[in-house]
Amino acid sequence: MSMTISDIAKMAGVSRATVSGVLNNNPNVGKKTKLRVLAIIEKYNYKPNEVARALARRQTGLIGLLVKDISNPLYSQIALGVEDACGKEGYSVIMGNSQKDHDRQIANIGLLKRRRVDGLIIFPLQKGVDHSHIRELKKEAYPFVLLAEIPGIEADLVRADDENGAFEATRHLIQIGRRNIACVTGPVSAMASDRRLDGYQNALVQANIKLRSEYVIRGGWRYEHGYHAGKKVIRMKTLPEGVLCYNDSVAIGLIRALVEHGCRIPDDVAVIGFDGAPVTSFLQTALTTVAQPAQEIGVKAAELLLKRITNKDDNVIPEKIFLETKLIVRETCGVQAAKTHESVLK
Amino acid sequence: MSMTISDIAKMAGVSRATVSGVLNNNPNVGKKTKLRVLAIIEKYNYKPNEVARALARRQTGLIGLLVKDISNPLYSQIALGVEDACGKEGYSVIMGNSQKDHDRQIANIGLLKRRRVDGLIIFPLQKGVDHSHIRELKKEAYPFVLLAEIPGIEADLVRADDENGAFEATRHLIQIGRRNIACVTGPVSAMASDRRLDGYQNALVQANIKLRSEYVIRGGWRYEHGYHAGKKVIRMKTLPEGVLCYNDSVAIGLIRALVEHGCRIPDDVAVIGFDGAPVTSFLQTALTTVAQPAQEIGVKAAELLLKRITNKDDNVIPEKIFLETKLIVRETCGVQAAKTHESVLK
DNA sequence: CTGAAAGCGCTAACAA
DNA sequence: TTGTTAGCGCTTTCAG
Repeated sequence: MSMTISDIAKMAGVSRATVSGVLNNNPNVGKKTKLRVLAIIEKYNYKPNEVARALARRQTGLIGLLVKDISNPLYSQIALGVEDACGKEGYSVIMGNSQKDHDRQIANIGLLKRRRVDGLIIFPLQKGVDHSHIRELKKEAYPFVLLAEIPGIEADLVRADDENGAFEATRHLIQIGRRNIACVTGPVSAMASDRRLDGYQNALVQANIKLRSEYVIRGGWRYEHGYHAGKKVIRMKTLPEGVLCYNDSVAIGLIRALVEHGCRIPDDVAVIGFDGAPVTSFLQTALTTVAQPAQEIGVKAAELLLKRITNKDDNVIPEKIFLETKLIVRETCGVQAAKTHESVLK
Repeated sequence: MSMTISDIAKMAGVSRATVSGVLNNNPNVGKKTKLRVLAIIEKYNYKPNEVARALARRQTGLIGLLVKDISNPLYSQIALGVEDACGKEGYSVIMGNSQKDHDRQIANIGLLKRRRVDGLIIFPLQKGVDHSHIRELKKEAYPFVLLAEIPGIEADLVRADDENGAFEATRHLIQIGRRNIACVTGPVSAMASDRRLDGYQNALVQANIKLRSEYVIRGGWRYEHGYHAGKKVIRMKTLPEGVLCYNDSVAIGLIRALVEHGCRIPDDVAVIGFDGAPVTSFLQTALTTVAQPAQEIGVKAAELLLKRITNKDDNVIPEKIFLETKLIVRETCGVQAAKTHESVLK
């Protein structure tokens, strides 16, 4: 197979320890020997075996990223941020899709632990399921960062401030004169879903608008879910004048359903999505959306995790990082096409 | 730290070798001892250290996936397929985003090799750049599968049949009576871009339609690129009656630009995208698209790679797998809304 | 069927 | 400054 440290040591006429010193930039290796060793390494294009290093050092330089579905644009943006921040520090990331399957997430965590990843970034599945595997991580002081709260578990966390995002979005609908405002929630299992619902309700309350339960529609996270929610909206006795959706996909599906029934956006119904997916500004009716800094979430999570890995102080207080969302107002809330168009170009 | 095989051996009153045998389902371990060892393993919840195993076995159970940008829906779908197929066989996947940066892809390959991943799945960057790192992989007989051809390198490959996809799409435009048909190409560096252009041109030639170079617009792969291409289309002396786009994002951006200028889709211009992104069926004017079996590409690539890893015969002839695309005709080609709508629901 | 011994390729005290 | 000596935790002949 390929060269080993012993080969290099032999050729350079030094011990393996010395070569190891050179490899790790150990300051107490003579300048001359270092140069000589380096030359040999270069000449034979020797590359240290990271597996062996990992075993000896008891750290792999690997971090695990567990999300539900990497094909969800939000998660893939987060993954990008994670990978970027990790790559800068020489860490590689192993991904694990749990495909919405709780058992699979548990199995994945087990595998990654056996692989001795130095830490984990986890988007926990559903509320109301058994989270003892996460609790166990905590007990073992295995470094990890969550991307969503788990009730009853105090741990490092990075996420967007959903509630405020939904609040501001709803307030904006009110400001442009809408009063009958509906909300399409996400999956019941998602904590973000509840928080956004809270933000929506708080905004209504603050504006003295009565909450109407028929305006809260259980949705989901995909286009289809939005489409079906749209069908429900159509059938309402009084059509809402504004709808806040769980995410952009839901908003897009919803708009499709409304438009199919001759509903005009935004004249009849104003619509707001969530996430800030790139596509939103290029839709035929550009979508107003609450943008989340997805990539930054990934970066921050990775940085926090690497910090935990590096200073392995036990018993630090968990850090909770909430990143601001940003309301981007576009045509589905009445902005002129020309204006969107400008923003598209810049 | 955690338990080791020695601990288990001690507690079970056997040697480490025996425990190892149990762990690996080695047939010649007595049933009784096996059960006893298993009980101890269970009791102490012992999990073997995969790093140590990897070192001893000279295989990590890791495979590397190198794509340009995991946040591109097409790649994330592929990644999903790869992860799925690998997971089934107990392999984990390390991802590496090259961010369109060639040096970074090279560095990533280097790192993954040092980490001793058992194989690589690579979406090679650009044509016309130096591919000696890939050539080196081949020389070393390091298992890898490509997701796009590299001129001059014979290697295992899995990709969609772009040319035929573009051909059929163009033919469809002709069949619905369009003759002035434009083509928005992808990035010049992408091989798929050329192949799709070929398919487009072949279809025109077959229908005895003169190729007009002004109808070939250099585009890109993102919404913005499509938007700008749309602006160019608008300025043409004779507006094309149909446009084949490099991918769905480009098509969406293009449509936005056309619609901004009062162009009616599909009455004035019919549009076809490529990839089959989920969003396409939910757009206000549902997009006709050439769907690629992205996830299947990932699965097939992983399966092929694992096959190579397993039967390490040297000198096998490279396998080239081309997966069929599927034209999904929708409103941007004149299908009635009601019809799309049905397909949306199913 | 089980155990002893050697080794995977590298790091890390500790001596020299 | 360099080399010696032990491992890291597991697998794998090869005897017994």
